[in-house]
Amino acid sequence: MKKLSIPDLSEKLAAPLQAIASPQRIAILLAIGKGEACVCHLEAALGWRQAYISQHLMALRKADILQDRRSGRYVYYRLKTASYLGLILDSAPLSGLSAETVSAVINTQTYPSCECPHCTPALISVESLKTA
Amino acid sequence: MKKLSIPDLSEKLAAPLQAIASPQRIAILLAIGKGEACVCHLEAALGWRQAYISQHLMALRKADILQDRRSGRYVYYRLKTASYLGLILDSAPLSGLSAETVSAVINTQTYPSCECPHCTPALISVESLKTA
DNA sequence: ATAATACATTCAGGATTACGAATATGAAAA
DNA sequence: TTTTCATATTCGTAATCCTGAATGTATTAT
Repeated sequence: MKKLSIPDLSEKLAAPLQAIASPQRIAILLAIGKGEACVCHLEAALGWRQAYISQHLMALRKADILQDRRSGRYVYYRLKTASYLGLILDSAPLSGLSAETVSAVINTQTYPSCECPHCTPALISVESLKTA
Repeated sequence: MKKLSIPDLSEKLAAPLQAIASPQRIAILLAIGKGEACVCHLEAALGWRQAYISQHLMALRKADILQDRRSGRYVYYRLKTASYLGLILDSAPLSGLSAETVSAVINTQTYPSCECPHCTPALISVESLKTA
Protein backbone atom coordinates (compact mmCIF):
# COMPACT_ATOMS: atom_id res chain seq x y z
CA MET A 1 0.00 0.00 0.00
CA LYS A 2 1.94 2.95 -1.27
CA LYS A 3 1.42 6.51 -0.29
CA LEU A 4 -0.27 8.76 -2.80
CA SER A 5 0.93 12.25 -3.56
CA ILE A 6 -1.16 15.15 -2.38
CA PRO A 7 -2.12 16.19 -5.92
CA ASP A 8 -3.20 12.64 -6.74
CA LEU A 9 -5.25 12.33 -3.59
CA SER A 10 -6.80 15.74 -4.08
CA GLU A 11 -7.92 14.83 -7.55
CA LYS A 12 -10.00 12.01 -6.13
CA LEU A 13 -11.19 13.97 -3.15
CA ALA A 14 -12.48 16.81 -5.27
CA ALA A 15 -14.82 14.72 -7.39
CA PRO A 16 -17.70 14.22 -4.94
CA LEU A 17 -17.38 17.76 -3.65
CA GLN A 18 -17.57 19.18 -7.15
CA ALA A 19 -20.62 17.05 -7.82
CA ILE A 20 -22.63 18.72 -5.09
CA ALA A 21 -21.01 22.15 -4.92
CA SER A 22 -23.82 24.04 -6.59
CA PRO A 23 -26.85 25.70 -5.04
CA GLN A 24 -29.13 23.93 -7.48
CA ARG A 25 -27.86 20.46 -6.80
CA ILE A 26 -27.80 20.96 -3.04
CA ALA A 27 -31.36 22.18 -3.22
CA ILE A 28 -32.39 19.06 -5.08
CA LEU A 29 -30.67 16.80 -2.57
CA LEU A 30 -32.38 18.57 0.32
CA ALA A 31 -35.75 18.41 -1.39
CA ILE A 32 -35.39 14.68 -1.98
CA GLY A 33 -33.94 14.06 1.45
CA LYS A 34 -34.06 10.56 2.78
CA GLY A 35 -37.15 9.69 0.81
CA GLU A 36 -38.21 9.73 -2.80
CA ALA A 37 -39.34 12.55 -5.01
CA CYS A 38 -40.67 12.86 -8.51
CA VAL A 39 -39.79 15.74 -10.76
CA CYS A 40 -43.17 17.41 -10.30
CA HIS A 41 -42.55 17.37 -6.58
CA LEU A 42 -39.24 19.11 -7.09
CA GLU A 43 -40.89 21.66 -9.33
CA ALA A 44 -43.27 22.52 -6.50
CA ALA A 45 -40.61 22.47 -3.83
CA LEU A 46 -38.05 24.55 -5.70
CA GLY A 47 -40.11 26.66 -8.06
CA TRP A 48 -37.97 25.94 -11.10
CA ARG A 49 -38.85 24.86 -14.60
CA GLN A 50 -39.05 21.17 -15.31
CA ALA A 51 -36.37 20.97 -17.96
CA TYR A 52 -33.97 22.84 -15.73
CA ILE A 53 -34.50 20.40 -12.89
CA SER A 54 -34.06 17.45 -15.22
CA GLN A 55 -30.72 18.80 -16.33
CA HIS A 56 -29.44 18.88 -12.78
CA LEU A 57 -30.93 15.48 -12.07
CA MET A 58 -29.02 14.17 -15.04
CA ALA A 59 -25.80 15.58 -13.60
CA LEU A 60 -26.48 13.98 -10.24
CA ARG A 61 -27.22 10.66 -11.89
CA LYS A 62 -23.99 10.81 -13.86
CA ALA A 63 -22.16 11.54 -10.63
CA ASP A 64 -23.71 8.37 -9.24
CA ILE A 65 -25.41 10.25 -6.43
CA LEU A 66 -29.01 9.66 -7.43
CA GLN A 67 -30.87 6.65 -8.70
CA ASP A 68 -34.17 6.76 -10.47
CA ARG A 69 -37.13 4.45 -10.50
CA ARG A 70 -39.93 4.67 -13.00
CA SER A 71 -43.50 4.01 -11.92
CA GLY A 72 -46.11 4.70 -14.54
CA ARG A 73 -45.44 8.12 -15.95
CA TYR A 74 -43.69 9.30 -12.83
CA VAL A 75 -40.00 8.92 -12.19
CA TYR A 76 -38.93 8.86 -8.59
CA TYR A 77 -35.48 9.89 -7.51
CA ARG A 78 -33.69 8.81 -4.40
CA LEU A 79 -30.19 9.25 -2.97
CA LYS A 80 -28.02 6.17 -3.42
CA THR A 81 -26.57 6.89 -0.01
CA ALA A 82 -27.41 9.38 2.70
CA SER A 83 -23.75 10.30 3.04
CA TYR A 84 -24.16 13.32 0.82
CA LEU A 85 -26.87 14.69 3.08
CA GLY A 86 -24.53 14.14 5.99
CA LEU A 87 -21.80 16.03 4.23
CA ILE A 88 -24.11 18.95 3.56
CA LEU A 89 -25.16 19.01 7.20
CA ASP A 90 -21.53 18.86 8.28
CA SER A 91 -20.74 21.82 6.07
CA ALA A 92 -23.60 23.94 7.38
CA PRO A 93 -21.60 25.63 10.15
CA LEU A 94 -19.10 26.83 7.57
CA SER A 95 -21.79 29.01 6.07
CA GLY A 96 -23.01 30.19 9.43
CA LEU A 97 -25.98 27.87 9.55
CA SER A 98 -26.81 25.35 12.20
CA ALA A 99 -27.29 21.74 11.23
CA GLU A 100 -30.81 21.95 12.67
CA THR A 101 -31.77 24.82 10.42
CA VAL A 102 -30.82 22.69 7.47
CA SER A 103 -32.26 19.42 8.64
CA ALA A 104 -35.54 21.21 9.29
CA VAL A 105 -36.14 21.63 5.58
CA ILE A 106 -35.06 18.17 4.48
CA ASN A 107 -37.79 16.29 2.74
CA THR A 108 -40.53 17.03 5.24
CA GLN A 109 -43.41 18.44 3.34
CA THR A 110 -45.79 17.23 0.72
CA TYR A 111 -46.79 19.86 -1.78
CA PRO A 112 -50.46 20.35 -2.66
CA SER A 113 -49.48 21.66 -6.06
CA CYS A 114 -47.77 18.37 -6.78
CA GLU A 115 -50.29 15.74 -7.71
CA CYS A 116 -48.09 12.70 -7.88
CA PRO A 117 -49.17 9.68 -5.82
CA HIS A 118 -46.61 10.47 -3.18
CA CYS A 119 -47.79 14.01 -2.55
CA THR A 120 -51.52 13.40 -2.76
CA PRO A 121 -52.00 9.73 -1.94
CA ALA A 122 -55.76 10.30 -1.87
CA LEU A 123 -55.69 10.36 -5.63
CA ILE A 124 -54.36 6.84 -5.95
CA SER A 125 -56.74 5.51 -3.37
CA VAL A 126 -59.65 6.70 -5.48
CA GLU A 127 -58.14 5.16 -8.56
CA SER A 128 -57.25 1.91 -6.94
CA LEU A 129 -60.79 1.55 -5.56
CA LYS A 130 -62.09 1.40 -9.09
CA THR A 131 -59.99 -1.64 -9.96
CA ALA A 132 -60.57 -3.33 -6.59
CA MET B 1 -36.91 32.88 13.50
CA LYS B 2 -38.51 32.18 10.19
CA LYS B 3 -37.89 29.18 8.04
CA LEU B 4 -35.80 29.69 4.95
CA SER B 5 -36.72 28.22 1.60
CA ILE B 6 -34.64 25.37 0.27
CA PRO B 7 -33.22 27.45 -2.59
CA ASP B 8 -32.25 30.24 -0.19
CA LEU B 9 -30.60 27.83 2.20
CA SER B 10 -28.83 26.02 -0.60
CA GLU B 11 -27.39 29.24 -1.88
CA LYS B 12 -25.64 29.75 1.43
CA LEU B 13 -24.67 26.11 1.84
CA ALA B 14 -23.01 25.97 -1.55
CA ALA B 15 -20.55 28.77 -0.93
CA PRO B 16 -18.01 26.99 1.28
CA LEU B 17 -18.29 23.80 -0.75
CA GLN B 18 -17.64 25.67 -3.97
CA ALA B 19 -14.65 27.34 -2.37
CA ILE B 20 -12.88 24.04 -1.80
CA ALA B 21 -14.31 21.90 -4.59
CA SER B 22 -11.23 21.91 -6.74
CA PRO B 23 -8.27 19.52 -6.76
CA GLN B 24 -5.84 22.41 -6.59
CA ARG B 25 -7.40 24.09 -3.59
CA ILE B 26 -7.84 20.82 -1.71
CA ALA B 27 -4.20 20.03 -2.37
CA ILE B 28 -3.16 23.36 -0.93
CA LEU B 29 -5.28 22.87 2.17
CA LEU B 30 -3.80 19.42 2.73
CA ALA B 31 -0.27 20.70 2.22
CA ILE B 32 -0.80 23.47 4.74
CA GLY B 33 -2.63 21.24 7.15
CA LYS B 34 -2.88 22.37 10.72
CA GLY B 35 0.35 24.29 10.56
CA GLU B 36 1.80 27.06 8.47
CA ALA B 37 3.33 26.99 5.03
CA CYS B 38 5.06 29.50 2.83
CA VAL B 39 4.64 29.51 -0.91
CA CYS B 40 8.03 27.96 -1.53
CA HIS B 41 7.01 25.09 0.68
CA LEU B 42 3.88 24.58 -1.38
CA GLU B 43 5.94 24.69 -4.56
CA ALA B 44 8.03 21.83 -3.22
CA ALA B 45 5.07 19.88 -1.87
CA LEU B 46 2.88 20.17 -4.93
CA GLY B 47 5.30 20.62 -7.79
CA TRP B 48 3.49 23.55 -9.32
CA ARG B 49 4.70 26.90 -10.53
CA GLN B 50 4.74 29.74 -8.02
CA ALA B 51 2.34 32.06 -9.84
CA TYR B 52 -0.16 29.26 -10.20
CA ILE B 53 -0.09 28.55 -6.49
CA SER B 54 -0.46 32.22 -5.65
CA GLN B 55 -3.57 32.42 -7.76
CA HIS B 56 -5.24 29.65 -5.83
CA LEU B 57 -4.04 31.11 -2.55
CA MET B 58 -5.71 34.35 -3.56
CA ALA B 59 -8.97 32.50 -4.17
CA LEU B 60 -8.76 30.81 -0.78
CA ARG B 61 -8.05 34.14 0.89
CA LYS B 62 -11.03 35.74 -0.79
CA ALA B 63 -13.16 32.85 0.39
CA ASP B 64 -11.96 33.66 3.89
CA ILE B 65 -10.47 30.21 4.33
CA LEU B 66 -6.82 31.18 4.62
CA GLN B 67 -5.03 33.93 6.43
CA ASP B 68 -1.54 35.11 5.65
CA ARG B 69 1.25 36.42 7.79
CA ARG B 70 4.33 38.09 6.42
CA SER B 71 7.69 37.49 8.02
CA GLY B 72 10.63 39.00 6.21
CA ARG B 73 10.33 38.04 2.59
CA TYR B 74 8.31 34.95 3.34
CA VAL B 75 4.56 34.85 3.60
CA TYR B 76 3.10 32.10 5.69
CA TYR B 77 -0.37 30.78 5.14
CA ARG B 78 -2.55 29.09 7.68
CA LEU B 79 -6.16 27.87 7.80
CA LYS B 80 -8.45 30.24 9.69
CA THR B 81 -10.22 27.19 11.02
CA ALA B 82 -9.54 23.48 10.84
CA SER B 83 -13.16 22.84 9.90
CA TYR B 84 -12.31 22.71 6.23
CA LEU B 85 -9.80 19.94 6.84
CA GLY B 86 -12.48 18.10 8.76
CA LEU B 87 -14.90 18.48 5.89
CA ILE B 88 -12.35 17.09 3.47
CA LEU B 89 -11.72 14.13 5.74
CA ASP B 90 -15.46 13.57 6.09
CA SER B 91 -15.82 13.53 2.34
CA ALA B 92 -13.02 11.03 1.80
CA PRO B 93 -15.23 7.92 1.95
CA LEU B 94 -17.34 9.36 -0.86
CA SER B 95 -14.39 9.02 -3.18
CA GLY B 96 -13.48 5.59 -1.92
CA LEU B 97 -10.68 6.79 0.31
CA SER B 98 -10.29 6.20 4.00
CA ALA B 99 -9.91 9.17 6.30
CA GLU B 100 -6.58 7.71 7.42
CA THR B 101 -5.21 7.65 3.89
CA VAL B 102 -5.93 11.35 3.67
CA SER B 103 -4.81 12.37 7.12
CA ALA B 104 -1.53 10.57 6.49
CA VAL B 105 -0.49 13.20 3.97
CA ILE B 106 -1.62 16.26 5.89
CA ASN B 107 1.18 18.65 6.64
CA THR B 108 3.67 16.13 7.89
CA GLN B 109 6.84 16.61 5.97
CA THR B 110 9.40 19.30 5.59
CA TYR B 111 10.88 19.57 2.13
CA PRO B 112 14.64 19.78 1.65
CA SER B 113 14.11 21.72 -1.57
CA CYS B 114 12.29 24.40 0.38
CA GLU B 115 14.73 26.64 2.16
CA CYS B 116 12.34 28.73 4.19
CA PRO B 117 13.05 28.95 7.92
CA HIS B 118 10.27 26.51 8.64
CA CYS B 119 11.61 23.79 6.41
CA THR B 120 15.29 24.21 7.18
CA PRO B 121 15.43 25.92 10.58
CA ALA B 122 19.20 25.41 10.64
CA LEU B 123 19.58 28.27 8.23
CA ILE B 124 18.10 30.85 10.55
CA SER B 125 20.13 29.64 13.48
CA VAL B 126 23.29 30.39 11.56
CA GLU B 127 22.06 33.81 10.57
CA SER B 128 20.78 34.72 13.98
CA LEU B 129 24.10 33.74 15.55
CA LYS B 130 25.80 36.46 13.56
CA THR B 131 23.63 39.22 15.05
CA ALA B 132 23.72 37.75 18.54
C1' DA C 1 21.31 52.30 -5.10
C1' DT C 2 21.22 47.92 -7.39
C1' DA C 3 20.31 43.34 -7.49
C1' DA C 4 18.16 39.26 -5.97
C1' DT C 5 14.54 36.76 -3.71
C1' DA C 6 9.70 35.57 -2.44
C1' DC C 7 5.43 36.39 -3.66
C1' DA C 8 1.24 38.87 -6.00
C1' DT C 9 -1.37 40.52 -9.77
C1' DT C 10 -3.04 41.26 -14.38
C1' DC C 11 -4.15 39.67 -18.89
C1' DA C 12 -5.63 36.66 -22.50
C1' DG C 13 -6.93 32.35 -24.56
C1' DG C 14 -9.19 28.28 -24.39
C1' DA C 15 -12.11 25.06 -21.94
C1' DT C 16 -15.90 24.25 -19.21
C1' DT C 17 -20.28 25.27 -17.23
C1' DA C 18 -24.98 27.50 -16.70
C1' DC C 19 -29.32 27.99 -18.40
C1' DG C 20 -33.15 29.13 -21.60
C1' DA C 21 -35.57 27.42 -25.72
C1' DA C 22 -37.03 23.91 -28.31
C1' DT C 23 -37.88 19.29 -29.00
C1' DA C 24 -38.00 14.24 -28.06
C1' DT C 25 -39.46 10.06 -25.51
C1' DG C 26 -42.29 6.98 -22.99
C1' DA C 27 -46.47 5.80 -20.48
C1' DA C 28 -51.25 6.21 -19.92
C1' DA C 29 -55.80 8.12 -21.05
C1' DA C 30 -59.41 8.91 -24.42
C1' DT D 1 -54.51 5.61 -32.39
C1' DT D 2 -54.36 10.04 -31.04
C1' DT D 3 -53.64 12.91 -27.27
C1' DT D 4 -51.96 14.18 -22.98
C1' DC D 5 -48.98 14.17 -19.27
C1' DA D 6 -44.42 13.50 -16.93
C1' DT D 7 -39.93 13.64 -17.86
C1' DA D 8 -35.50 13.63 -20.82
C1' DT D 9 -32.42 15.40 -24.11
C1' DT D 10 -30.27 18.42 -27.41
C1' DC D 11 -28.69 22.86 -28.82
C1' DG D 12 -26.86 27.49 -28.64
C1' DT D 13 -25.11 31.24 -26.27
C1' DA D 14 -23.52 33.75 -22.36
C1' DA D 15 -20.99 33.54 -18.39
C1' DT D 16 -17.42 31.59 -15.71
C1' DC D 17 -13.20 29.16 -14.69
C1' DC D 18 -8.57 27.35 -15.70
C1' DT D 19 -4.04 28.26 -16.51
C1' DG D 20 0.16 30.06 -18.78
C1' DA D 21 2.75 34.30 -19.77
C1' DA D 22 4.20 38.43 -18.36
C1' DT D 23 4.88 41.76 -15.06
C1' DG D 24 4.48 44.17 -10.48
C1' DT D 25 5.60 44.74 -5.45
C1' DA D 26 7.78 44.13 -1.01
C1' DT D 27 11.78 42.78 1.46
C1' DT D 28 16.55 41.60 2.14
C1' DA D 29 21.41 41.32 0.42
C1' DT D 30 25.40 43.62 -1.66
